Amino acid sequence: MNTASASLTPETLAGMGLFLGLPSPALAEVMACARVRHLPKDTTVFVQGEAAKRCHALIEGHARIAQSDDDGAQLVVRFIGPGEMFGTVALFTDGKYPAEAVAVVDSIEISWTEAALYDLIGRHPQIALNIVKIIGTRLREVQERLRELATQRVASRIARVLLRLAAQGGHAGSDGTTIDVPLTRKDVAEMCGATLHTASRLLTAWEKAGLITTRHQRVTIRKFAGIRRIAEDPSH
Amino acid sequence: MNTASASLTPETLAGMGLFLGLPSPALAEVMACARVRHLPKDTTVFVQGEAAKRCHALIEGHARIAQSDDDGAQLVVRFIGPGEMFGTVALFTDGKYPAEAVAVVDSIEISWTEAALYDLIGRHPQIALNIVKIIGTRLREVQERLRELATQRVASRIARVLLRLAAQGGHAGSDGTTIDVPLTRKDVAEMCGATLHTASRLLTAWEKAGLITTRHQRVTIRKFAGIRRIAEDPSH
DNA sequence: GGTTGTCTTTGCGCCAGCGCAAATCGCTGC
DNA sequence: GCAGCGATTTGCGCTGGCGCAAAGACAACC
Repeated sequence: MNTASASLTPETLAGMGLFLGLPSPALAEVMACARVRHLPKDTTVFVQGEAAKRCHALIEGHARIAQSDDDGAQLVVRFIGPGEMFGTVALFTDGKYPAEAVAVVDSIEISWTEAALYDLIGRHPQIALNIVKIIGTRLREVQERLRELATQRVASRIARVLLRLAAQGGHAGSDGTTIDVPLTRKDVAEMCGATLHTASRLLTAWEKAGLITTRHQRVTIRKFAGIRRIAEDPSH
Repeated sequence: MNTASASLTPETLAGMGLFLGLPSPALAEVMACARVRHLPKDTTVFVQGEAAKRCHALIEGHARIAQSDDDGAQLVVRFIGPGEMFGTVALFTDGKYPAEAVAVVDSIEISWTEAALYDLIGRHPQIALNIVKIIGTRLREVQERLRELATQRVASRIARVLLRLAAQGGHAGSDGTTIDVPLTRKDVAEMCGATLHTASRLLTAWEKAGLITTRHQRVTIRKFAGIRRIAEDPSH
């Protein structure tokens, strides 16, 4: 298919939430009808409102899922990391992507047509249960964020964004945990419903306080306890 | 079982999203392993954090699904109406209800044990697809609300709450559309992340302007166009 | 008919965070 | 090395909506 797919084996799929619990022959089947693509940085995978034709997942890299207003205001719904599916809910609802997906670093995507997915589910119903689990988990996360947004202050919300991203995709180093995804101040602001300016002010203050360091859109959490305290302190 | 169940037939289930597309014999099977209960007003069906043992749905009435903070701040996640399932996501994720469910009027609930649900899905995989569709739709709705909360003002958000509730469960009358669910000002506030006071002020103002009428927690929308304009006007 | 509890209205002061604006930093390409 | 561009920082004033407080309305119960 292309150079990337040469190194891919059905076992690559075994770790994906979408195909958990499937036996090897089934994974081979899944792989057989997949399309693998390289996504250079800043590639738009799909745009909001577009008709959904495929179920997507990332093999490598990161993608930003964001929803836009009529007025252009954006909200970052989530960042997708390796092994995570995206753009799938649309296939089961009204057929239109409710948000846009953009690769924020060079990435590798694997995808299936709607027909192939339904066919696979028909032969391996476990996939449907896996989808329920994945979507269910996301529903809970989004509801949690909704509550945070309604009841917490900006500082707490930003702190939680950092903790969430570190848990989802962060690697520990000697000086703390670095978040894998490159994060602009704008990204941070749009993840928690604040302005770029407020996010910048707070992150700068935290950097001066030694809680975090940021270099070239890479954020490292140096004092988890401090960030966690801000996340939980209702006065901030 | 009880007096309520006497009037229930498998066909009652045919209209529920959960069992869409199932043939009659399958519906009979579903009914055979269901438990039907009457829920007097203010009955708590489950509390947040409790271990989930059942998949629930409403035959009649309305239930409020709300999530609480550690600090007691609440957010109304949604109102469940007849035919809608609730408390099901927990079965597929970590097994704990992420929110509480309380009947806001006298209601009738039907429910299945986790084991029974899995058994039914095994024999009728369509149920799993139905669940994906239902949860997927809710995920989209919640994401939409998340964006509103992040980008829109209180007036717009309250207007949207009214429009959403009217669409979900409202009956048209000679003087406008009345929302079925009894709504306190507190409910309205907690649905859109505002304070009781702000919600009260705005609703009172709209009532004076003739856009709505409220009596005994029943809200009637008299001028849809006016409410819709507020919902969409970024300056409000 | 009075009492109690729940829901609602309304006034007033305050402040977190937005909006605007301008300067600076650090890449990237020429 | 310089020009250009995106990202970031930071100052300043304003305001939407919260927080507090108190009073009024209404239903239910005794």
